[in-house]
Amino acid sequence: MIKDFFNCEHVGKMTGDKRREQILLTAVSLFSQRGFSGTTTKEIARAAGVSEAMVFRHFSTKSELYGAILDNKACHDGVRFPWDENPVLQEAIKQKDDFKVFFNIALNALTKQQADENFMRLLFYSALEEHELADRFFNEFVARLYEFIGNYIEGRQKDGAMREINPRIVVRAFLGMMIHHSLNNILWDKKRRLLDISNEEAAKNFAEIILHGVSK
Amino acid sequence: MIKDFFNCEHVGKMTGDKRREQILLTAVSLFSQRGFSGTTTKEIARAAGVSEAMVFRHFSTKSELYGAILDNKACHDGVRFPWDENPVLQEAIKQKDDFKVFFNIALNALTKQQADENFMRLLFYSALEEHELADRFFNEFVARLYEFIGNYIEGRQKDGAMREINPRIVVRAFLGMMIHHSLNNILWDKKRRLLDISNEEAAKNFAEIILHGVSK
DNA sequence: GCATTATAAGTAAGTGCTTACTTACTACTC
DNA sequence: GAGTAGTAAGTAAGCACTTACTTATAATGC
Repeated sequence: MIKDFFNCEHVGKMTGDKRREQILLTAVSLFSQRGFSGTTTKEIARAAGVSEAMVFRHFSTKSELYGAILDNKACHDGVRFPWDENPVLQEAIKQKDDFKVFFNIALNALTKQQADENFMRLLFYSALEEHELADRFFNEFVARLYEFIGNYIEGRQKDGAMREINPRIVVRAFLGMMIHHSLNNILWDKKRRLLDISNEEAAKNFAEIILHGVSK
Repeated sequence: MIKDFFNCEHVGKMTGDKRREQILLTAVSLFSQRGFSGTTTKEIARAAGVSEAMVFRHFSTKSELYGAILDNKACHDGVRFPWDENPVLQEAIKQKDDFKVFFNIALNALTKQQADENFMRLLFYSALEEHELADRFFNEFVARLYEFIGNYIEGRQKDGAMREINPRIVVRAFLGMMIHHSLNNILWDKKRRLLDISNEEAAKNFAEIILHGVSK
């Protein structure tokens, strides 16, 4: 599984950087499944196919390994905002096509959350465990998201297109729908017993509800 | 005796049942803060003011202690639904006063979630750790909540008061707002930097958004 | 081209401490 | 004096982390 991912029959030696990243990705997977204190360094080493000493060669403590996850994430995938490299959204904003804006943000978020289930779980674990990782993600990502969507709503209120209501409450309601939906799918209702809909359908309905919800 | 003089429950002996419950409540607090594997039996014993051996006299394993929490919760507080012993809500339903219905449910949920932060955290931990506790709560509480609110919406759609939309999507959106709001307050934004509103204000706004959102 | 050597990749077998859980015993109360 | 509340002092296994050592590799000097 990990071997497949790296497309590398690694029986021999690896370069340091490659091995470091492999250990990191193995750790993401295990930490996201069992949390920080539920995962042992022995397990990580075993899953990565190396000795425990190798883990400590690359990361001086278990905590450092945990912390390195977000750095790697930020550096590798980049902390991508919905508006980054997204001409459709940028165009929709210019045209003030509210449905397109909210639909695009919702679909974007739901798709990402579904694709990166492990990272989602990690984020929740780190929030519960009160690890620095959670704070950083909140400040670097969530806070900016609130500002961005909040600003858009404020603009549309000035245009007279939306009713007077604290924009941040609207953002909270909107993000709440999406995050709760993903959380349900990841944590509680994996079999989709309560609600089984595609991301497109969810995004469309959530966007419609929030837009009707704030219309005059 | 010393006990009487100091009027102190921690010194001297307790009846078995009292001690058992005290250990259980101590455990709830610690498990909710650090998770199952992040909490040691030694810590629990210390916090409860007894020796570790006493913990194992009352609960044969650490796992059993964890499992006993929900049983105690269900038995003690009961699993209370928003509509239980809530004449205001029942009256609102009869009168088909949509705002009153949704506002009442929202305020009820937000207040409870705020009051029982520990239990909320425990629930999230158990979901991540895939403990039976999470499943039971989902099946016994969440599923019924979906059915109840979903049925009300379906009825109002038949009345022609709400537009055609899958009622469960509406429930998900509505619960999403509330749970995400509580989660934010408990986990990420304890200082209320992003949004600082009372439960009443949140409930009012969420109810309004969802009602406008599904209106014709 | 080939032996030499510096260095990074790798490990087996620890270290001391902590863990969940036990045993063998004492003290209090009815 | 019987039974329960309580503990001090364990035990074996597991934990994060280290040490002391062995390879593989690739650049260097001849």
